Amino acid sequence: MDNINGASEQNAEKRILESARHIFHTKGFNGTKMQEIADDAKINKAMLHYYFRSKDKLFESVFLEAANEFFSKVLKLVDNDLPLFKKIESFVNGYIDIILCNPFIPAFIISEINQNPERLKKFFYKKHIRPPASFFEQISKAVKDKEIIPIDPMQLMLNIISLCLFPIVARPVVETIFNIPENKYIQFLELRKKEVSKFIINSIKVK
Amino acid sequence: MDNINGASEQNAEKRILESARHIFHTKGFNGTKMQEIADDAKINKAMLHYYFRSKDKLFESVFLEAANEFFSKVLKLVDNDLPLFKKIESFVNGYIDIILCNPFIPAFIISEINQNPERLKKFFYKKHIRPPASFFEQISKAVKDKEIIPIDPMQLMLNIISLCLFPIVARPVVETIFNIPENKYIQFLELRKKEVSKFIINSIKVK
DNA sequence: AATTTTGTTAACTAAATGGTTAATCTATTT
DNA sequence: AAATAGATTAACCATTTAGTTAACAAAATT
Repeated sequence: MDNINGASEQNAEKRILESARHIFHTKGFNGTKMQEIADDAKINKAMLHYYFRSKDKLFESVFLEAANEFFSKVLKLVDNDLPLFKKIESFVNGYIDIILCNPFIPAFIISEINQNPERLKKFFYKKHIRPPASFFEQISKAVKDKEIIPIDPMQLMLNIISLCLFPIVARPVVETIFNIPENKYIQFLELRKKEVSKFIINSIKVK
Repeated sequence: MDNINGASEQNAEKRILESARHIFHTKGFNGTKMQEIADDAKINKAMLHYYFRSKDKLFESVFLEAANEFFSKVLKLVDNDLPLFKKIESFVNGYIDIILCNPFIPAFIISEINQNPERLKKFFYKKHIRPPASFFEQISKAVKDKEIIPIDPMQLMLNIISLCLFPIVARPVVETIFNIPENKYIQFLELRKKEVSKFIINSIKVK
């Protein structure tokens, strides 16, 4: 992985993408300067334009890659034959893990999307990303079988995602308000995995 | 065309603040240009500096005002003597209403905070904003009285906020993924108020 | 080995942008 | 009415920034 020169032995295009990803994700489109990417990738600024033509195009590449990777990983989480409660547990665990591996992606997607909603619509249209039908059916079936109380699968899905994602997207706010030191936050989220599964299952289970 | 507030007869300072608020909230710090604020407020760009000295200072004013207003409104929501379940219901309703009145504020706070966490910490420190102790005590008491199952008040609070806030912060994503047309979204959130209260109370109530 | 294609650089350009200045206009004070 | 202080403007300045150019180097192709 990390050789003596860090990333500098890889080819220029990959180095650019890596640097661009890191900087765009943390600083957003407008906060990112082409020169900064070039410096980070240890190449001349002209190379950015040689490989990606413009800042917009480079951003598009980074954004699409991030969104693509993120959504495909998430969709895989519900693509299994576990019973509903087990599936919810494994989804919550897997989802929080994914975000912890890419902690900037959700906030990045949300900020950029609020400033340019069309980009997302284009992306979803291209990739035909839709809510996972099989999971929705599984929920509907559980309702019919009176395993869980009546609930709209969309609302349930949204509840699950909200509970997992928000504490990471709003991390600095939560850290400050609840006075959690930065180095304890991962630990806190690990604890939260169990809490969230419990909270959800408790709410929908028929007793 | 008049500025966004159609308030071109107000004094310059107020017009500037209004325009600045609107533009900063939608485009973020780096996406906002001083000239754009000046145009929107229908004054010369030099006036911005006459009244607020610098872009940073102007942003600080706007940001502090937004954060201040938002958090003080939210804290008022739990400052009453309702019994726990009623309080949760009224909090969820009130919280979603507040956000609907200022739909850009949460995403604005989150984006800017992720790019400059120190600003928030300074703000909370100055204003001594802390989690509402009385509400926390009420939750602890309900646990002790076996009115609700054992739960950490912080986790419960975070659950409530996540469920309310996320669908608004991530609105464009949710709209697109669940295919909700823009003009139906408010309606969807109104419906969600009841769903969220039910979901929370269902989860913690001892039956 | 000669030529062409691809990769890389330094120096440059044009536009944008935050901020300043000095002059002017307006309302208030004397 | 004259003087003063506050509000407003156009023109300007310095810096930053995305993007270009033309020359050069390294591979690849002939």
